[in-house]
Amino acid sequence: MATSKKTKQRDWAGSTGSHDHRLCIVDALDKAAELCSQRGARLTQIRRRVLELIWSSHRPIGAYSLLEVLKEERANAAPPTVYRAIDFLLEQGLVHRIQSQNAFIGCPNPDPNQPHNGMFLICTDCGNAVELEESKIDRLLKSSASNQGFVIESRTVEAAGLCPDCQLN
Amino acid sequence: MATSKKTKQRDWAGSTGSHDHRLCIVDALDKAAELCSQRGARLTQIRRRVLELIWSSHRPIGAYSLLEVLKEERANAAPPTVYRAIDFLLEQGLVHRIQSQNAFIGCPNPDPNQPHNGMFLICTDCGNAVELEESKIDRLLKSSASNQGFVIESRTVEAAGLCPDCQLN
DNA sequence: ATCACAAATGTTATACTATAACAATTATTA
DNA sequence: TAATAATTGTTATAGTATAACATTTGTGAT
Ligand SMILES: [Zn+2]
Ligand SMILES: [Zn+2]
Ligand SMILES: [Zn+2]
Ligand SMILES: [Zn+2]
Repeated sequence: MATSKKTKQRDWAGSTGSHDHRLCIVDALDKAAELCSQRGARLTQIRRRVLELIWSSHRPIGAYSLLEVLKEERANAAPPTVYRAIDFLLEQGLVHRIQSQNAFIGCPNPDPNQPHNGMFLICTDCGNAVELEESKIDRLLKSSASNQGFVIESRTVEAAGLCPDCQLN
Repeated sequence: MATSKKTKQRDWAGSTGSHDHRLCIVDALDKAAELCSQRGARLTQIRRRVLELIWSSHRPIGAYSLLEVLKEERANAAPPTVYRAIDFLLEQGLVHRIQSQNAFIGCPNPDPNQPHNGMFLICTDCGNAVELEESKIDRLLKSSASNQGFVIESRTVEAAGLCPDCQLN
């Protein structure tokens, strides 16, 4: 039979259909405003807008894609415009860099104290990415490094594959 | 007292002093030749030389650094020359890409059957990197992904920090 | 050996990603 | 309001990677 039967273990947060993404955006911008205010960091118009653009989907987005959109609203936008905004957002832990794509994605759970490195599942088909919360993996990595006398300060974990939605096709 | 007392848990394979690196290079080239021969893949002069250059240290090296050296020996070397060689070596699983540095490093243990993704500890001070063998982390990642219905096909794991040598300074 | 074909390399140009450097503007605070 | 710091504007350039097509080299068949 052709009936599509989804057997999801858990909602895939990257799926477009599974939630009202406008809420993701509003929520992210609210959190950002509060965090910045607490820290005395200035979430300027440009920075806020870039964050909003990054949150426009659950797909990592590149600096020059952001620039294209920004240019329509702000004639004098240039690479430094967007890179500075990204740098700020990265420093504040509001977005993460996806190393395997030279792209950026919003952090759904910015740490109020200090920024963290995200761990990501990235769909090679639809491009959506979700951030994992797996302290176990971090602990394992740390202990494995420590066996060699190595002290980890930051890390990149990015897994590529097929999200539940895209496995159906 | 100023005596340097090292308390190493295990030899840090990235350390220059801890071993005769010429053996690493010879060994890597031998393995590569054998693997390619088994597969009917052609380890040409350029490809072999690029592999050798990548193995010239335990530091990830960028394509354009390789090109600089290559140009001294081969006047008409150009970006495609080195990128094609790198592509071949990546396909054969003889080298890995370090995403966080846009650079490449030799695989000390190329899989005879199919290439694997490496997991790396990378020293932010001396630049040396070593590949971890941690199937536990892979299993954890896979199971964590599977909780969300996500199937991993490849992954990037890169940890930055201080190697045992550089912690002494 | 010679031909036909495929693989590898040569060559030029260009796309994409990121930062340097300095000027102008805007916000903060003394 | 003047001094200072932070942000943004502007131009140029560095660094990474690939497209496209020509040429050469290797391989197997005749
Ligand atoms: Zn959403
Ligand atoms: Zn997908
Ligand atoms: Zn070595
Ligand atoms: Zn080191």
